[in-house]
Amino acid sequence: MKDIPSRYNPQEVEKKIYRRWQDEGLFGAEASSRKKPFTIVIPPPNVTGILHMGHALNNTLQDILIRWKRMQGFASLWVPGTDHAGIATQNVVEKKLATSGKSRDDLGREKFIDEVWKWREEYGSTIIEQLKRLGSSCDWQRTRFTMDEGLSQAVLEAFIKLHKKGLIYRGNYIINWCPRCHTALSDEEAPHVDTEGKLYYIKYPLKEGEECRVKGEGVVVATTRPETMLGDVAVAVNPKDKRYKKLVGKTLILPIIGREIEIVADSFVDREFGTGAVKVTPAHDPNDFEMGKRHSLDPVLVMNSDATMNENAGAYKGMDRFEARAGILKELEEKGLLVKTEKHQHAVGHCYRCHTAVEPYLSLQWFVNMKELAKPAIEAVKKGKIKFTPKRWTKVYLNWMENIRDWCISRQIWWGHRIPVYYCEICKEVIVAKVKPETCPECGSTRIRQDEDVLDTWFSSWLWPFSTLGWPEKTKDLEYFYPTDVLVTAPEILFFWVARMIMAGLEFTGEIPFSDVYLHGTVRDLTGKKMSKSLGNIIDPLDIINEFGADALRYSMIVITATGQDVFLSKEKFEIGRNFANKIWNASRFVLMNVQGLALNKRCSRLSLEHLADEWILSRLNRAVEAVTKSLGQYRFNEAEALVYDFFWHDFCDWYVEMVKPEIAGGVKGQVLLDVLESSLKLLHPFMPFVTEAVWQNIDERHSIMQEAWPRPDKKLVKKDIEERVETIKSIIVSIRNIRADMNIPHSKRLVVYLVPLKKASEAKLKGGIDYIKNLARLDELVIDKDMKRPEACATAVLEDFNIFIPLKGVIDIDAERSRLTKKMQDAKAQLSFSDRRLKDKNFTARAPEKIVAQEKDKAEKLGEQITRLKSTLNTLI
RNA sequence: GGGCGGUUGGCGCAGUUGGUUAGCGCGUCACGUUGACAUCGUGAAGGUCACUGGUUCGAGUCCAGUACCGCCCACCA
Repeated sequence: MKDIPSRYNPQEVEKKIYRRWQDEGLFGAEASSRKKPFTIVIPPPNVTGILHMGHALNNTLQDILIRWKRMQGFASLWVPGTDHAGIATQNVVEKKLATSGKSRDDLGREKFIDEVWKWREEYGSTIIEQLKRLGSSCDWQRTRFTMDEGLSQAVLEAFIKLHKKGLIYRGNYIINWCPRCHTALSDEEAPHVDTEGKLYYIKYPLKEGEECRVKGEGVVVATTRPETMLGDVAVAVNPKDKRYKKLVGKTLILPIIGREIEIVADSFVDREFGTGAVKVTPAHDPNDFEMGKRHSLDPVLVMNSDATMNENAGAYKGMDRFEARAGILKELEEKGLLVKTEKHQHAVGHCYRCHTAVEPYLSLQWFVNMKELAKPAIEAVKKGKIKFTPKRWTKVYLNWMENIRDWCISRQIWWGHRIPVYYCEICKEVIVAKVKPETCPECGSTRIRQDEDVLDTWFSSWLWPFSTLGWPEKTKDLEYFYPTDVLVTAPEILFFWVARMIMAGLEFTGEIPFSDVYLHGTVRDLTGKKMSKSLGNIIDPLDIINEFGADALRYSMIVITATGQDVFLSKEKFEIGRNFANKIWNASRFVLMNVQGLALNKRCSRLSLEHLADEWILSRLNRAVEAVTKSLGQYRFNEAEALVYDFFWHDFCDWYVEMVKPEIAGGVKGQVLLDVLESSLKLLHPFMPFVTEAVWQNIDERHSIMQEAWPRPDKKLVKKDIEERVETIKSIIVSIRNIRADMNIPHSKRLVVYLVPLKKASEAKLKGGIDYIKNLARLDELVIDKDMKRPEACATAVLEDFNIFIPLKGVIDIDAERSRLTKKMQDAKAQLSFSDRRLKDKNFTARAPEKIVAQEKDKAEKLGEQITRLKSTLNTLI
């Protein structure tokens, strides 16, 4: 034991310990188990991902729950895996190809997909390895990937089922189009960003011969995207708008293009905004699309899929959308049709992958009708079958679900689950099937081609809780581990993922996918910005693990994260965890050096408790066990950590170990010391798995601490009276230490302390504690005397139960001390009067910076307080 | 436009159903190296709990409103 180093060195032990856990198969859980199941599925990180602090927080929380439940005797299963992240991964591989001057079109679809798989083989397990560094106790045997065979089957099954039910349809609608990624996006994938734009007022002249009363000879419309005017098919005004009443039905000439367009009345138009007249562009705006339908106007598409202008754009054909915008504005200005330009703040959708401004764009896409699916998912939450923590997210969820819109699920990319729809090129029959049919069931033709599009990545993720357990097969795993227990994730993907999983679970398995959703906060830097690569404010978890250790990362991260609150991180915060790990290490080292040969795992309650300290620490321990367990059950992780920390550091190390040290020095082996250490290690293990295991190996090298049972509180050992007695003793010790510090009493001097009991019951409170007082306050003699009168030159303290007298004659040189204090007081007074003079000096107060003046005031105030204190101390010396 | 979160000692934050003296970590100051730990120990200083009003015997905690900071959602061109 003596060769245990005095510093905990995480780098030395972590990998070794992790390997041992894995080798012994301690992370696995079996469906045949007689235990109760406890299941969590990991929010699958993107296969392109590298571990960031958000992952660190998310996975630490899950690991805490999984390890805790495992120790509690559950078949605790944590299913890991990664997400194929369609667009993100395709972008990464395309970028890589670009470095060798190639595009995906150069390779063609099949070869490109091969490249992506190669990329995945090479880099796809990066994040998995990083999760292991964190200590995550996932059942790695079950690692899944959203594109693997089983999950692909689940995707097909889900698509076909929904299609059969009529909940999947294909149609021409306005969707969010990312011109850079070249694909449609769902509404959730195109978050609005406030953008400083411009509002252009453009005059559309009336057709010759048409009568006009508005500003000469035309109608002025306002738009933020002038280039789309080329696709205008009408101008709309509010039917109640008197200004335009007579113009409804008249014809305008669309500038540049020269198309004749009608003025229509539509109550959608807001009379207050702009000029009250709106250009109608059904192919490039969702509202206009609806209006176009209402007025039977055919859309005119003016852009290609890469946001260049198409053949309908006349002279602007081939230009990029922004280039065309500039050109069109110039032309309008030249023709005197650009009436004015205003600054305009508006929200513009941006691609969540590449941040390009999306283009509302008319195209043929696949959709899921969500209204039906939402109903039971709303019910499940309303009825409390699924609970959100913190509760406030319930409302956010319900609000979104109650206003849910159809989900655009087709993507015009190559990496992903290809849509299982086939078209007969002869008779145009549409066939939905798991595998490509040989012949067309209608006409028998063999000319059959598959839909080119792939499904939204989230179409596979929404099946994750059950597809990873084998669905659509009826597996044992599915039966045993599903529904899962808790989903731990960030609120950012509440709509993307959580809500959709609930819908999918209820639709496809008839059950809720999980009963609890714990939503943790977002990791931000100290200025409140979200940590992200582009902002360059990243703290890399692996750097922290390398420098401070995984336990330090885990502990610090959790203890500073209040339930559901955002986390503001800086590197220094990890010192908390590092210091604590070291404290655990050293306290254990001390215990182990002194308890050799004692029995392990003895039940504390069976021991004869002869010592006050033993009874006390067991009372505190059992209180802590109960509180920590309760907090974990409520997902109050930071509270649970703070509780173990306080117990271990303050109760156990600061007081208990110090109380029993003299006995140990006298050769007494501390069974309770060892027992409490063991229980503490178990309580700490879910939070700090590595250091607790490292210590445990010194206690019992044959078994992992992971196999130990989570402590149960023994209420019989919680003793309020004992705790109160020790509180009294502690307060006496603290008072004496206070005086010692105040009076500068050297430890070398013989110190006698008199305790004068103030109440009848006071003396009894000292029972069994006198030695603790003598040792911890480092006294030579303790006299208890209820008739004691205050001696001369004596320091005093008054407590609830006792007066404390400490005669100072012979202990300190009273005269010297008095003159030291007097001198100190004089110094303080001198400084104060200097300060006062300065503050009264108008030259100073008027000219010095405010900050300096404030500092001076502060200083003066503090000096005043110091003088008061010195005075009272001097009084005790009389 | 709608919804949500935050405001507590110099800094970063806890504070569960309203209940004695409002806690913790860092930082500051003083002392300390007695064989677990200086990644430590002992002690000290430091707070009108954003503001206004209300409910209550009692409010950091509940209610109403105000201010500032932040987030999410939203098809006014």
